[in-house]
Amino acid sequence: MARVDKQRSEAPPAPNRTMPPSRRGQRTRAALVTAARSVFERDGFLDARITDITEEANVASGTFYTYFNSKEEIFAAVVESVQEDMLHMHIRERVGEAEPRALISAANREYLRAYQRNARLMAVFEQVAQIDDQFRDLRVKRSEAFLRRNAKLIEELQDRGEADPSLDPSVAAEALSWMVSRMAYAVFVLGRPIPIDLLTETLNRLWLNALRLGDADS
Amino acid sequence: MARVDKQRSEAPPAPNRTMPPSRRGQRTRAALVTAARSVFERDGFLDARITDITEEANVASGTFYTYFNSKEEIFAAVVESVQEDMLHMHIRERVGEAEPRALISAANREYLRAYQRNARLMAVFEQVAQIDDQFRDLRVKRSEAFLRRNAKLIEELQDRGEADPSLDPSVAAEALSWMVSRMAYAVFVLGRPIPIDLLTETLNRLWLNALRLGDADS
Amino acid sequence: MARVDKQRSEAPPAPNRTMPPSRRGQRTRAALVTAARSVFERDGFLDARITDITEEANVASGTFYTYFNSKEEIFAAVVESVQEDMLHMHIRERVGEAEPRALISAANREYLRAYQRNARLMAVFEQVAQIDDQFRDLRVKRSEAFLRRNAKLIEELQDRGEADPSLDPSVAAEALSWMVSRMAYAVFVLGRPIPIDLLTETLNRLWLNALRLGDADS
Amino acid sequence: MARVDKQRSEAPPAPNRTMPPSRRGQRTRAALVTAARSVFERDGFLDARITDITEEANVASGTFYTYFNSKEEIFAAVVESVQEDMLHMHIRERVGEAEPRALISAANREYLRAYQRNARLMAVFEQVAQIDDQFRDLRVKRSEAFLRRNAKLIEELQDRGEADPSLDPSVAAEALSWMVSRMAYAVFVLGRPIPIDLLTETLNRLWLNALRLGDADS
DNA sequence: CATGAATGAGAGTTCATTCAT
DNA sequence: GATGAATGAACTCTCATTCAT
Repeated sequence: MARVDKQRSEAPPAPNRTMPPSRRGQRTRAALVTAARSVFERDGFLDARITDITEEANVASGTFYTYFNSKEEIFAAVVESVQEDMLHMHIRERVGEAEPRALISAANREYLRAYQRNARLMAVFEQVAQIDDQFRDLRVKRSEAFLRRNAKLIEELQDRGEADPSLDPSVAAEALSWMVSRMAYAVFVLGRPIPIDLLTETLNRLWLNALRLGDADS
Repeated sequence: MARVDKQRSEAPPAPNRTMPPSRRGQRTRAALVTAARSVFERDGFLDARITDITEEANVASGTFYTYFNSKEEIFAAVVESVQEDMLHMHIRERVGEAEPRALISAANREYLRAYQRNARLMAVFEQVAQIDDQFRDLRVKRSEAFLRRNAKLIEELQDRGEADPSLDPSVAAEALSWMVSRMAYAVFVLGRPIPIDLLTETLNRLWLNALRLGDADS
Repeated sequence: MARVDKQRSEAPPAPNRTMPPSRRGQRTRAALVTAARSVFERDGFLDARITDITEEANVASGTFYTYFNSKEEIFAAVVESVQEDMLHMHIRERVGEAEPRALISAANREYLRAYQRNARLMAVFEQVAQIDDQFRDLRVKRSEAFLRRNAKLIEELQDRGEADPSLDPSVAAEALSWMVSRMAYAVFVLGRPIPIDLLTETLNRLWLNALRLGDADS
Repeated sequence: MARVDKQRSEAPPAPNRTMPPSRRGQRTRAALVTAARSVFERDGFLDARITDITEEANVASGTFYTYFNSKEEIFAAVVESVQEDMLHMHIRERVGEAEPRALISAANREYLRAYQRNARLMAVFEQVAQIDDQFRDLRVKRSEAFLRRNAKLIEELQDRGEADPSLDPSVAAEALSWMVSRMAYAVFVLGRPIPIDLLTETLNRLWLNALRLGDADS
């Protein structure tokens, strides 16, 4: 069950990432990642200098390269460390075979909350995704599973006659997901002054309406 | 009917910008803007070097500073030069008092087409908006008028009993707009393989459904 | 009697300086010199840009080179134009065979007044003398005649038994002259807060004492 | 008796200056200062390029910025390193309550010798004082203590009836000091051909005469 | 004579990365 | 493993000077 390193494999001369993590080493590495997160959140990705990170972590500048080969690499580590919190999908598992409408609402709510909690870092993540192709791809890949699941859900609902059958499930899932994530960005990063409850409710309703899921109840 | 100057005025500490009316100057400036666009589209904002631009424009490096003070400034000029094409809103005017559903569909279609035409530059614009606060603000400001108009449209439809009255017009307008623009980004920039017609139709339907506009006809 | 150009002759490709000064040309040149003076006084020699001068003179930047080959050259012209005012020596002529003590006092007084009148420019002149060997030499040369005269005066007084015979006339003349000019600099340029009358009187007395000229009266 | 730190403190926005106590760092910094001195003496302040200094010191260009932020800053360090040698004033202490005339003569002699030893650097210092306000002020400040002491000495002599009572002590002290330092400049920097002994003796005599100190003996 | 756009050499400065200690 | 001084490539920006109009 042990997850081991599954980092990009196109870095032959990488002496790090594959070390027997000694006690001390573990601590140093962790300090760097923590420091990096706060530096990235403070300065953004571009303005963050490696020496800022090592300073914040109270280690010598050279130490950085014992654990990472570049700013991108430590950023990846930071992202990874926040991953669990952003893996909003597991609600699905959690909620189980719940009623679809409740399920969608719960997923949106969870997502928005997680986004809010990690807003600063999400802002940086957006920035990096615009700068670095690796991360752009990473983001795409990461959302794919999520999107597929949503598309399947929509398809099922269509089959059951509960959702607008004229919609392409896949495109609709993607569009509605983007809608939610962009609004989260607008509110939590750009500071659009929208109360979170209003935000959540409106997005939920738009989702349900868009699929014509709510037609029955209204 | 003579249109006089209706831009500038937002550049306080700029000794240039005062477009020299000399024939030659106009040509050089235009050459720089054109060159800049192609360099930005090729390399992105960050990797574009000023000398790349001057080289592409076949002028000496110093010439750049006769017209612009920074990469940001010439980028602004590039954006400005594409503005008209992206000002999709005037369809509204064009379409006049058309039927709301047709109007929305037309607006989306126009927007997507314009985005496609200028996809490369839009990609860069997204990038810059993540990097430079000035441009981030610019984008926000630019969309505000557009959003307000959409919100008002939704409100009117609600008043006429044609749209879901439980939606906050302003939030809904913003969410749906983001949905469209992000999908445009996903398809035309990230290369998501979605046929443009399917894209357009799905987005239209989602819009209309989301507002419960189509309920009557369907 | 017309003084003509006696500028450095090591500038073969100099198209200027030797032109039949047309009416218009005279005006333009004069405007440049005037502008240059005010720019030099405002910004100092180093920070003065040639375009500052042409702007101030309301001529195109290229016009500068119709009349001058360099910043140094126009500075020389500026200095020249102030020359008369600084040629304090003629008092000697004016005063004629006056009593030596009165003569010295008058010379000092005149010098200090002239310095005060042109303080800003003198400051720049000091600056340039530190930067440009040509001007350093110019200043040395310019003071030589003056010093020689003073030395001769001292020698005569010694011969007449009115001045300390143990002094080297030449060195003494130079030292005392520097004393006066440096104090002028300290007061009028550096802003040392010494009332001008006190300054004048003290310097006079120091001069006379130093030569033991005043011994008789005291 | 332990002397603790009594310089620094006038460099607010300097991240360097915090002399790293590392052995190697000390050596490199010292090499830079030494190199800087010779470059400044050779080329003057303005023509000295930072790369000239690093080249002369056999370090990479970037190394400069590990220790200094600007040419001005390293120049300050150079000046500081020559300071002791130029602190001619302590003779006063050394000579103690000596006879005033001897004291003045000794001070002048010491000053002239020190000036001669460091003539090249003094020339540059003069240059910089004309260019940079910081150094101009520094020089003024540095001489103030010295002048005050001389003024007090003159005052005491006046009280004892040994010096011309009609002189303003402060102005006289300043004038005579300038006289000496300018002559040092004229001889050791400009190369005025005056034998150093003649120079010293003449200046001494002028000083004493000017105060009418020597009246008794002659 | 005047114009002013174009030129381009050249210097300062940053900071990721290395490596001897 | 940790240190931090040293490295040096890379890029921006200025401004005196030229020259076609």
